[in-house]
Amino acid sequence: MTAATKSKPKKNLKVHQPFKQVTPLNKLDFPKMERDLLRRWSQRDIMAKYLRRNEHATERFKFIDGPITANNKMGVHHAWNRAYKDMYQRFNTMLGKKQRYQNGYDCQGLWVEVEVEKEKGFKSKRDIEEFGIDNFVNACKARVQTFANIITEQSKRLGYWTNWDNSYFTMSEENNYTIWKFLQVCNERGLIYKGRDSMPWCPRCATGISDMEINEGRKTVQHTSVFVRFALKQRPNEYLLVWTTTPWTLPANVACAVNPDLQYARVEQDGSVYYLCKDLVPKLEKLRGHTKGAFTVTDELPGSAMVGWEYEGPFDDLPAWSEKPFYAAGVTPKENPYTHYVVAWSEVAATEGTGIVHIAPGCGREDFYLGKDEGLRLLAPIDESGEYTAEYGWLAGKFVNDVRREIFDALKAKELFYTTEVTTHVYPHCWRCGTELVFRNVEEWFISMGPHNNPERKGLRYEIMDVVSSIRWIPDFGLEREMDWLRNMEDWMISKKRYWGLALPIYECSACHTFEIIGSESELKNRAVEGWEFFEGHTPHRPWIDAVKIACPHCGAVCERIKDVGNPWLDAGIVPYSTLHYRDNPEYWNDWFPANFITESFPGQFRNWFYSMLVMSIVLEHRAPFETVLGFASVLSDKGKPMHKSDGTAVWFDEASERIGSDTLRWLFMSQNPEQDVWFPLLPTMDEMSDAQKTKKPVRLNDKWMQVRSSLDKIWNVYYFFVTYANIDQFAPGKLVVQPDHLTEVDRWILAELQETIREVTDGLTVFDSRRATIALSDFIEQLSNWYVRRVRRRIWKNGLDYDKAAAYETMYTALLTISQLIAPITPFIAEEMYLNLTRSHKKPEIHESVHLADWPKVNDLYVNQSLREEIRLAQRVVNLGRSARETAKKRVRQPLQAIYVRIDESKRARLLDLSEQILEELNIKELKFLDADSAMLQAQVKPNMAALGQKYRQQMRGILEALKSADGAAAMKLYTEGRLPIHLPDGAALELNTDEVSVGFTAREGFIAAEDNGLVAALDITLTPELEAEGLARDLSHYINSARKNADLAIEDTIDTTLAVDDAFKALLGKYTEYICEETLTKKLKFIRLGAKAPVADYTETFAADRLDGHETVVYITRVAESGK
RNA sequence: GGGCUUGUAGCUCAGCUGGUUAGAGCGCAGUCCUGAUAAGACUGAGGUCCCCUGUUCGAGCCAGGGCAGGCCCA
Repeated sequence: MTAATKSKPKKNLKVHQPFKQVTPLNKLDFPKMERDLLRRWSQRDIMAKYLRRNEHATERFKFIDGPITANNKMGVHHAWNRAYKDMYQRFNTMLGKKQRYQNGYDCQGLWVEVEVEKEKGFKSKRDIEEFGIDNFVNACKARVQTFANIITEQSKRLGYWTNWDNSYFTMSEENNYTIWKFLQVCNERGLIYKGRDSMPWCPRCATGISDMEINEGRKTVQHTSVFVRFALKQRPNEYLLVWTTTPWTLPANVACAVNPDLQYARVEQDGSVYYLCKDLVPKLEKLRGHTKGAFTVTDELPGSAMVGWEYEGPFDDLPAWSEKPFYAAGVTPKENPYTHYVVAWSEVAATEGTGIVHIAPGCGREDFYLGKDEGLRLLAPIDESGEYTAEYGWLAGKFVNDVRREIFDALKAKELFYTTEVTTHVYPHCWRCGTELVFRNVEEWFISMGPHNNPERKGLRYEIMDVVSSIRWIPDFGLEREMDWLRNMEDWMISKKRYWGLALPIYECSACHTFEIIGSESELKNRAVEGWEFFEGHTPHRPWIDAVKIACPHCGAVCERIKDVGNPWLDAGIVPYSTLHYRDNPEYWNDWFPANFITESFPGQFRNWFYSMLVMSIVLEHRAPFETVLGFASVLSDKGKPMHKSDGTAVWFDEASERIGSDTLRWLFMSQNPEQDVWFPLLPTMDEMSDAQKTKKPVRLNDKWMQVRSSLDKIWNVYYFFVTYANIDQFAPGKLVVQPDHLTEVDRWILAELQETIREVTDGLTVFDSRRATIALSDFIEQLSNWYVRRVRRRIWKNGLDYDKAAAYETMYTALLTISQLIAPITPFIAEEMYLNLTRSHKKPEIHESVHLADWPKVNDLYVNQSLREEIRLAQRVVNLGRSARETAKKRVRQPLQAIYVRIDESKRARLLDLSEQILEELNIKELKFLDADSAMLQAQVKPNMAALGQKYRQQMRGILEALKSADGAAAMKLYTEGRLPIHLPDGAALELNTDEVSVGFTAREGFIAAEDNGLVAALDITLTPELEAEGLARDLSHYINSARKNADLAIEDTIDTTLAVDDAFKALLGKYTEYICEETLTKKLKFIRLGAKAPVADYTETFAADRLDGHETVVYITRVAESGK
């Protein structure tokens, strides 16, 4: 190329244009566009209009929002959840259904307390009490309010439309009191009881630790463990040899566990007999200190033989042992609570200690569960500060982590001490203060779920199971998971010894040990005997509620509320009642209950939200609270690992929306298979963002994101294309009244595709399958962009606006406008941007001020045309085959060819002929001809129809396939002409197959320029005449002139004068095509000069080398014509 | 340890009630087309359909047993 002389073409005069010019895709900044639209929506209050749109509708879409925890800002995983919620509500709004549009915030619970403690630098419960429970609870409320506000703003940024002024908060009075009502009903049914639970506990912070917190505080530490001997009853001088790393639990020993399937050894040493696991006997060797003598194994026995043995506990002399025994909830006590037993436990391993495990059900989680199974009593030796309680004699008041030495000394004094050993192990520590955690047994409150595996299906468990199968679970394995949980779940522990939460309305009488449950604020007021004035005017939270006391209905004593707060899933589970005014407006509740639809990420929810809603609703009304539940998987890092805040793999929503855009984020999630985890692609980095800012271009996304966005990009490209040309032609929809017969075949075809798309998207969203909807949209966009736009280009490039061109514009307009409506629920921003611009000059009653106020598109039967759809698909296949054959023949598409020969069933020939113009134009070929089955170019062969043959012949299949392999072309032709195929099986049997069982396929014979696909064959005539060659060169040249136009920065519609410097031979060759070249390049005057002659004055000059035009070097001079000749 | 779930091309995923030589998109290589240009077409390379054993005329799909990832329970 020569140095181009550039002159800036003048901008077009700004006449009124039907559409605002569209930003080209490579300059489109999605996040910025979204921010602009958010501003517009808020200025015009569009969302309020959306919320009111269907307020008088009779049909309803009943959605209940699962409350989002208002304790932190949103991560990208929340966007998945909220995109579903927004999308299905938007879809149903467009369908004209009345909705409640209520979002919810989950407020109460330990997770908030923990964050407030961190904020304030608190180390223990004592710090909270010193700070004041009232101050602390107020701080929790404030935190929740703060983050609710943040989440609201973030959700708006996502494009979530709902009535943000009407959000519910689970800390509301209504929510709390409705739970009171529920608990009261539970109690009336006898489901509430006080039991015990074993939980990890920080003795320093005096607080229970959740499992999640445990994971944050594991450390590898060294401990002095101890081997102890327990004296067996009825076996003088015989001992169980037991090992423990937590000597402080020995005073709570109740039993010892052996593995019934392991072998145990009887060992004599220093005049005593010890029992321990046979495999661990060698350990005694190591443990032999100067106090221990030699030992001999005298006997062996299986663990099962030891089960039931009784022994003396190491600290039976402490008062605790002699007290009235207590048990975990629902336990059938073992016969004698004052005896220590050997019990069987399959978890006992022969790898550690002695294979005999000290069991203290009050001091360990596993011990606790084993104790439950075995009916063992509980000894709970420590209080909440980790000090032994009064019943532990000389230990009372001592701190649990300080008594190791004293325990050893006591054991020595009792001659139970064997030896110590230093062990290294991973042990849980408090993530706050680093103190070693203990397991503590505490009193808790429970809702009984009834027995497991009850043949009569008695109990709440079975009542729930009965309704669960009437719910539609998406994915369907959700049902099985929920059932599995229901079958195996334990009683629901509803209490927690904390501050910020539901005040459990349980009033326990310290005099007569009965309790009752208050069901409402008015009931409490009526029953209050003191403290009401202190409480009045406050929310039903600690500490205010704690002041209120009532009289015991049995003995008249003054009863206080228990100090516990409620499990937070009570708060979320009651929502189908509390938010629907169950207590104060039964009619309203009846109108909106049950929900048609809920959706949440399923990890956890089968035992949390789904579960708590089910329990509460079954107890209150014996009905399922929701009809359909859509569960979806997790968001993982780009490497497929769980995201954690701690290792930086978590992605905040704000980063994603500002770097990628909310629409792209939404499209990613809404096109996902909900069953599968999303691997969240890496976002552009901060550096990339600031680099982009410097160049004033949108940031370049990585391939993964480009792939996600590709459908949106293609929509945008078509939209850009349409607006660009429609503006040039001053086309506004309805400008020319396009009649149905102005529509060409492609127009009717893409409209038929559009109807199919409307149907598929509607069906998909109706059954909560957004993936199906996005696939249908992508497919349509593919067709619109790859075929329709290609096909209408020539019509668009024509000068002037006629009916034919208007028909193309109208068609494209309809497609784009409909797409904007169909994607509106999925990607509300890009949908709005398109809709607003497309409808800007189109003031019709059905046009709204926002796509989100528009109606959902309906299938127009007028344009439904299944056969046309099939025909075009066929034409596309033929074109692909033609291109493929061109590739083989090395004939570029700009070189016209004489003919294409197609092999196709005769029944389809007419249809293909109808489409020949499109096919030939696409392929740049002059004629479409058909090949007969007996053409010399074709090779016929038989093709078995496996399904039909297999059905009928089964075992004979092998032989038939063998026989078919040897069937030649003649046999195939016989089948083709006569419709039957006689064959001989290898075993000699003769069969006759018909055309249902075998068919004839055709391929091109070797040596022909052809391509084949499923029996469809296309062959090319590649003979080039001088005329064809000249035409090819004219096309090449036009293309080069156009690329020169582009390099010269000309506007698409600018006209030019062109001078071509060529050799004489080329000039002669082109003579016939000057008119064609002028048309193609918008050239007003075309002049030829001699190659090498003096260059004329021109705006732009470009030279095309000889090898690009079959040896004819050409210089192109173009000059913009001042008056655009439109 | 138990339940559920996933495992198909370098990457992300389709594969309907089991039916010949397993597909798409992206990426890669080559060619082409192109005044939608971060678009588009064609061709090619790239697969032990996680492994093993069954059932069947026939298994990516069904059954049993493993292995690995995810979620939950214990």
